[in-house]
Amino acid sequence: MSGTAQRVKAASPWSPRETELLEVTLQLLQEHGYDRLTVDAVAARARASKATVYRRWPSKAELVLAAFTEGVRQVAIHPETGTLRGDLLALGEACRQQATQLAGTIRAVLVETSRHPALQDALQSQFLEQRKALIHDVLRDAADRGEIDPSVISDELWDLLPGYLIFRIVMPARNPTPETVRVLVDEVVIPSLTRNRKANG
Amino acid sequence: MSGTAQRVKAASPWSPRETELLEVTLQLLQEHGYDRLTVDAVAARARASKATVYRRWPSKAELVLAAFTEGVRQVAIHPETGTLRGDLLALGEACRQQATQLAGTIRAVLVETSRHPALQDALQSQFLEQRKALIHDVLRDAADRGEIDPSVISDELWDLLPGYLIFRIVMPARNPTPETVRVLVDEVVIPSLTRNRKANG
Amino acid sequence: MSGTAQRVKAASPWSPRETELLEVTLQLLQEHGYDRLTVDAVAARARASKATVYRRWPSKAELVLAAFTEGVRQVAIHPETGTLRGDLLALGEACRQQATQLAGTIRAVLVETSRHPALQDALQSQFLEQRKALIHDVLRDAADRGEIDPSVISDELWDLLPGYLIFRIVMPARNPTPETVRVLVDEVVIPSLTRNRKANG
Amino acid sequence: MSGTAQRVKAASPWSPRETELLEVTLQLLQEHGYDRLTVDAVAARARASKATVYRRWPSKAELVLAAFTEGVRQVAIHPETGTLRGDLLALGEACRQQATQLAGTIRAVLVETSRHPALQDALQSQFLEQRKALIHDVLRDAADRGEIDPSVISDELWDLLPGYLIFRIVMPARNPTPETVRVLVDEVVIPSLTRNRKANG
DNA sequence: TCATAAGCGAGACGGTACGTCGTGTCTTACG
DNA sequence: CGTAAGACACGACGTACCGTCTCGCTTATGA
Repeated sequence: MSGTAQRVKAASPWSPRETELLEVTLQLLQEHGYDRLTVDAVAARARASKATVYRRWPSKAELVLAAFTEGVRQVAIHPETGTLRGDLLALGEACRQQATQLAGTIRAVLVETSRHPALQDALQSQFLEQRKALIHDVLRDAADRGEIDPSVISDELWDLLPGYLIFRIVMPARNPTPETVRVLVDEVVIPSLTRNRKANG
Repeated sequence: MSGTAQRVKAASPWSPRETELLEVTLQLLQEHGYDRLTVDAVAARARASKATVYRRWPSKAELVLAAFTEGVRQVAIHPETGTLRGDLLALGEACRQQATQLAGTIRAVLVETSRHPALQDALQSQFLEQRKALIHDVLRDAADRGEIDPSVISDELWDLLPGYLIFRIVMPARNPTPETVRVLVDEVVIPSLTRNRKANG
Repeated sequence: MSGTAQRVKAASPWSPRETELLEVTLQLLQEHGYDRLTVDAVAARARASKATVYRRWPSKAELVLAAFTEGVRQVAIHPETGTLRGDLLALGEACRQQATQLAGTIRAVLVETSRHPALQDALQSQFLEQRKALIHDVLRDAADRGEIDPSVISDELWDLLPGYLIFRIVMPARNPTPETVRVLVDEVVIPSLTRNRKANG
Repeated sequence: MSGTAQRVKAASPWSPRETELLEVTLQLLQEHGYDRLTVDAVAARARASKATVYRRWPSKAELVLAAFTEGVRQVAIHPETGTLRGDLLALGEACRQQATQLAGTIRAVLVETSRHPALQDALQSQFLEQRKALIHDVLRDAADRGEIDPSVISDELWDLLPGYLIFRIVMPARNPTPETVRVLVDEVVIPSLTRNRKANG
């Protein structure tokens, strides 16, 4: 069955050494933010050489993106609570927590992607696609249970829930709370997904 | 009357020379993005000296924020189409167009605000509050017309429309189209705002 | 009169700040040798920035050459002892001492000149020409005194005395002594300069 | 008989593979000079691995010195023209040609020897001693023929001829010509070697 | 009419990070 | 076992940018 609780997580494309470098990068990123992070510091803390870093990732930007992607890769799990509302709340809350923690990194990655188109593809394929698959899984399960009409599952707005939350996190002084997630699910996402049923009902 | 089409635009706090510097900054920002923008380049293109720039704005970050604020100052207009849907579409499309043009700048400002809390306040008061007031105007008009229940106007999700659009613009390779705005209004925002009426109706 | 004891020293082409940088460079050069010398160290000891150094001299090589040239500039003095032999001994001994001290620097400069033709010109005009003028002065005085025939003053071998001494210094384990200078003057240079007179005498 | 034209060349201490590496080194040395020469490039052009190079010569410096020594090993021949002047001209011209070709290498070796005393001994024994023996041979033959007084053969200035020529080659923009060699022999070396005879004659 | 000051252009400066490159050591896999 | 291939730590190179500073020149008034 498609909805079985399963890790969507792909095998890590990185060697142990590379994973170590990315972990150090993520650490320093959280500690100091993007531009206080120096490649020298990454190399030093990992007891590596700058050349070793630059051999893998041709710029600080790509290093940070890789670290970010690796950092979020392992949490793309299908919640499987049994109801659409439960799944959406779980998903939203997970997204909120994760993104809150990575706020600085997300901002940094966004800036960098605007410069290097290569990073856009990386972000697209390594991050967004994972999320999209996950949400589609949740919606398909809900359709299987008859909670929603399958026709409301579109490619246009699938990322409304995580997208708006990320906006809120990235926008200073608008940090979302668990209550924000609840309101968003109950008053926006579900009304939108069930708009046809209610008209019919 | 509160709904009259009026420019919310405040008088520019900048002298002509300062405005010129900000325009140059905005230009270069669009051309090269935040980190490729150098204060030297701004000074050079404006035939000014770096000291002249730094006398006004104590850091590159504040310069960019000022340029951004100046760049968006003039477009906060109440659409006044006569229907909620029309107003929302107009607002959304305006936001979409403006933000698309300023994508790089927005990314830059987001990063900078995360570092300098002072910039958060500036962004908050000079940008967000304007938008919030505008949307509340639109919603109040709709309530006055009886299109929606005033109780759905909350402080939690007022920025859903611009927020998600900005997310889409800032996230590479997910640029929204006019159709995106339409779907967002028709299938998300309006269903959310009218969720009670339908249940009642 | 042409033979008056006078400083051949030209005015330094360097500003005080530049002179300071060159002095630091020369110090570190003597302390650590050419390739243990780092531009960072020069900048640090001079409390300057690397950019400040590189603004003047586009590479480490040119910096070192400039320091070397400056280091030897101030010692090009006409000895004026009254006899050809005395002048030559004084000149030779001065050259020997100075070059011994700068041995490492000389070797370094020689290597670098082979790479950058621009350095060749610099070495030529700023160093060799000074020496040539000095030796010609000494020989002309000797001719004036009737010690030698003016016709032996040629452009081909004017640098025999300093040249061979520099060879000896630069060639490891062949460091010249004061006795070397004496023998060189008495048994080579003077016999060569007076070869015609003796044939006549 | 001591004066027979004979190759002083010792059997090469290197295996064919090693000789090949040294030849590549010498090539690259002539092409790019000492610092532009990289051990990686030597290994690459010889289709060898860096480890293979470093197993033989523990540093770039020793590699270059070995290549240099190998490069000059084969030319230490006693000219045997029958006259002192002829021998000196032949010797000087051979030295001039060889050293001109190896100019960059000579500069490189000089720098390196100043750092590693071990290289000094190598240069001393493998290069200078050969030359010294050769010149002493020439002078002894001349003494045997009665051209010079044996007492002028000293250990102090035996290398005047090659030494000054090397100085001229190494000093940029002072490249010696065949005429330089002639003048040096006729106006300096021979007058010096025959200074006593003329005084007596 | 001239002088004294404030603003400006030009750009040097200290500091710091970037990304590159070369050396000499080391490991892995092949023959 | 020696070798080719090449990753690795270390560390210097030369570049770029930020934010501060000093220099003259201009302009705009006050004696």
